[in-house]
Amino acid sequence: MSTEKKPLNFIEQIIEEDLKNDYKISDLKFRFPPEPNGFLHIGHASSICLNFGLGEKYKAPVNLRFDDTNPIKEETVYVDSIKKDVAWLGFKWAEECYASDYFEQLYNWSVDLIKTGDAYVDSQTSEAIAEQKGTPTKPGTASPYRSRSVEENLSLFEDMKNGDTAEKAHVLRAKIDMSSPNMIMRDPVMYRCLHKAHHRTGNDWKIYPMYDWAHGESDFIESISHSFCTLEFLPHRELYNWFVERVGKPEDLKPKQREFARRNLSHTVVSKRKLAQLVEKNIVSSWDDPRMPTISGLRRRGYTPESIRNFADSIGIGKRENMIDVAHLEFCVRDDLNKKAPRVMGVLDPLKLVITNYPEDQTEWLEAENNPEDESAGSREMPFSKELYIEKEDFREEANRKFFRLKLGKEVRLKNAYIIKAEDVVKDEDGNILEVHCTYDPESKSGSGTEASKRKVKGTLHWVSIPEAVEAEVRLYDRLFSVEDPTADKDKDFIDFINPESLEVTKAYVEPSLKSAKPEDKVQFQRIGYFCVDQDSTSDHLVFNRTVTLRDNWKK
RNA sequence: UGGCCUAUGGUGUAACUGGCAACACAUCUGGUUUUGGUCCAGAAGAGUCUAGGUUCGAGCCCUAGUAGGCCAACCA
Repeated sequence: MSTEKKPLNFIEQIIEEDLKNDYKISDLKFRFPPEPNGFLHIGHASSICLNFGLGEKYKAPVNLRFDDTNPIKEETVYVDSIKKDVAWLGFKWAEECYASDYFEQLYNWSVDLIKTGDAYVDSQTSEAIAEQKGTPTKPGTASPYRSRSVEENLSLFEDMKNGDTAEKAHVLRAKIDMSSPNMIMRDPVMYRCLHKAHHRTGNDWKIYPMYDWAHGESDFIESISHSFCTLEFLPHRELYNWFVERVGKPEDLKPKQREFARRNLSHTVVSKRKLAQLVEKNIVSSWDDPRMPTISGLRRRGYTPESIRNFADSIGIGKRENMIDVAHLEFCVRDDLNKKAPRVMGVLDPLKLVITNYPEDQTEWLEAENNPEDESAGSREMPFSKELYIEKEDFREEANRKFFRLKLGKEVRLKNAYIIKAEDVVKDEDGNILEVHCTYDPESKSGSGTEASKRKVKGTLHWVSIPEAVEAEVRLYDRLFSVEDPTADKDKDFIDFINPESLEVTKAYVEPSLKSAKPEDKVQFQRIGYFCVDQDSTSDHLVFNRTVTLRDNWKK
């Protein structure tokens, strides 16, 4: 495709190596296997982009597989949100699969394993089993039930399956090696008895397979060639291979598990448990609160799928501990929105500006470019009148020459309009500035081509005409945590590092063209930042979420 | 008294598998600009965890350390 040879990450190198050896390109098949017990977050986005990205690169199918082996924690609502998020990111899965679809097959294979002496029913408490497991430095000891006869195992397993035994009474274990240096290999549990209804299989099953038993076999059933997971599963690889070798025919292509490092993002947390706490403790409003690093939160915040995919691609994939600066994520949205978001004007902290030499009841409709980065975005008209709002921080009675804004006796350009000169201020008895009075140069109208319009002035301000201004609610979001890694301090709870200013709600005045803005519309309030219309927004009550500020080089 | 993984500018990844370290973000300078945005030009910043070894030559290979991470759920 592209002539430039982009360096391959280590995962791609593994695939290229396999392709050179015993794999055909048509053998390639991947999967994204979320457990439907929570919402997807930015960390998952990396995994999604890795797997589906590989699918696009090699034109290989990628399955969306729900790893639904634990009915206690899993629910259909999560299935739905996961599907929505993956689709929103712009990926198409080949098949929608469920580990639960394979329960029957898994059961039959387990019976085979019992028959070959590779599995047995243990009837001890989980405490006793844990006790016998040993420690990383001490080998485990065998269960007294380890040498049960095949017949007894078969019969007990049958009882378990039928729900004739109590939960916790028995488990099925693989018979491997109680003294393995890899603790995962010390006779891992394959099945537990759980008399719970499953979101898809209902009450059909009284036993449910454990992750290790279900995952690799699901990969095998779907002919997945490469099964990518995070680093903490590395010790599971040995078991993954052990199971997969015992299933199917020797000549079958067996899936390969390979591991990569999960991504950590600065100034936030990326763990389902911690994110759940933020919701439960009402620190954020919901899972899709725009401050949450969930896909749904980022979407509501105004992030685009392209920006997230570009982020995932640009941070690459590795095997070491990492902490990615959220500034990089912010760069990615700005980069995308700069090309896409229409420019509009809105004043967040208004200061009344009166143009003393402008006709009393006149309203002019001035042309304004929608996006200087995109010719095809066209233009719109916005009203100009005698009384305007400008940003309070854009005016000072006096300031040094580094202040490129309005000060008494000096000129400034009103974006898309005229050059004005501040003449006077009106204050209340406490000295607060209530109004700024200025004069305008009628010859300086933007785009008029006159000599006056071409004059260079120190600064350009955004503004909005008071009579036509539309009131809107603006939610100014900032980083959720005030430190890079809120989990770093072992003596403190991560909640202690919440940024108290992560949300500021304020009232703004925006230009009238925004009246028809719809949820998820994205705009750039010029000189301020990128904003996204919130789902709470209505035509009577506009609500904008700040996605990210503009990059600001002005140092005070 | 274990096994496994990892170690490259502030951050994240590269380095044609042995030929004196590159890209992006962040930072700092200039220039352009009717957004202190964008864009353009440029700068600074690592000698690749340490110590040995192999080699004409090591970030890449070997050995030993050191540091960090993972592994003892009827979770995934």
